[in-house]
Amino acid sequence: MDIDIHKSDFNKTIAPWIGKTSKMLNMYISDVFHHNNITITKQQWIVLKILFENPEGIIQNKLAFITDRNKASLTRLINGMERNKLVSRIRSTDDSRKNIVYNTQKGNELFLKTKPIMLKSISKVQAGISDEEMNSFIQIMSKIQQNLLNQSL
Amino acid sequence: MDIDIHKSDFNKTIAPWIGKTSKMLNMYISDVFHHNNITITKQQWIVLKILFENPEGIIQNKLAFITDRNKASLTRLINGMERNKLVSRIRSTDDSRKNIVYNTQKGNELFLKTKPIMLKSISKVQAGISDEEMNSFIQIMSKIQQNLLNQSL
DNA sequence: TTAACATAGTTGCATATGCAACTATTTTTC
DNA sequence: GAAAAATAGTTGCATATGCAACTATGTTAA
Repeated sequence: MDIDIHKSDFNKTIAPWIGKTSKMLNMYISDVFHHNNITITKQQWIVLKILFENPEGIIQNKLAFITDRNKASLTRLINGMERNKLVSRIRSTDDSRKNIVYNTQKGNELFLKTKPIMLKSISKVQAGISDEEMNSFIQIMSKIQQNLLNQSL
Repeated sequence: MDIDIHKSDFNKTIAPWIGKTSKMLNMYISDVFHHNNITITKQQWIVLKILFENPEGIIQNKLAFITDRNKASLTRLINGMERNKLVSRIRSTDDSRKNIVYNTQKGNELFLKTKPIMLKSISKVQAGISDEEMNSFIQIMSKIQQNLLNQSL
């Protein structure tokens, strides 16, 4: 690997760091799941987590918002999870346009099983990062997110 | 949106920040391209950039490594770009297993057209972030990446 | 030199995702 | 109250991506 990937005007930018780290993180989580014989994806895990914390269920639209994806993508994510009996959809009696999504018992059990694994993995990822650094990091990320929101052309 | 998404043990973690910011960044870039009538994706843009900086061409395998994707994914990315005449593949005469990928003239022209747009966009995203913060940010990201590499189970 | 191994690339199969168009239902407006 | 507008969800079509199996080619070792 002798290619110089740094000869450009894009040197002092942080954007590439974010994308790459995000990708590495995703693959790491995927690895962790695989090595623990857990056959869900990170995306599905996040849904399990949110539904676990909201046993009264969440309307699909809200779930899409919370999980930062559009409703089409959420529909398909939930399709897969429903197929695997991790969640169930129930049409709202108040407003029959709405679907309320719940974890099944299997979903909650799986979440509880994975929770300590995830906590441990996350702490490994954050090893050696001080509280101060953590706060600084979050502050910068917030700024970036704010800039991005302000840009929404 | 009155759902408390923070009632969990995963409060003080930075991982979610990375994923969300990365996603927002991707969508922003996609928006920018769209509003400038540029019909490539961010992934394709990165390939254009790297190939622009390496006019002698790059072997697919290396390109996959540099762009942080596996060779299968790279194959398809290049397929699409070749279809759109942005890059071309040439089988290596030294080792006929290898494909060397180049930007076409169209590819280089498109890169040059998009470059100032990207520089401007990136600077907007980084607005209000001091050099000090920038360095701190990169340092933390490096730590995380190092942790992730060390974890490769 | 030939068999075993290694490397480069492609393809099948899976998930995830966005946009735009669509259906169904509810709310608003006139 | 009926037409128009808004909202919730699904689907078609597109891209991107990983893993594992596969083909083709090149290298190594017996």
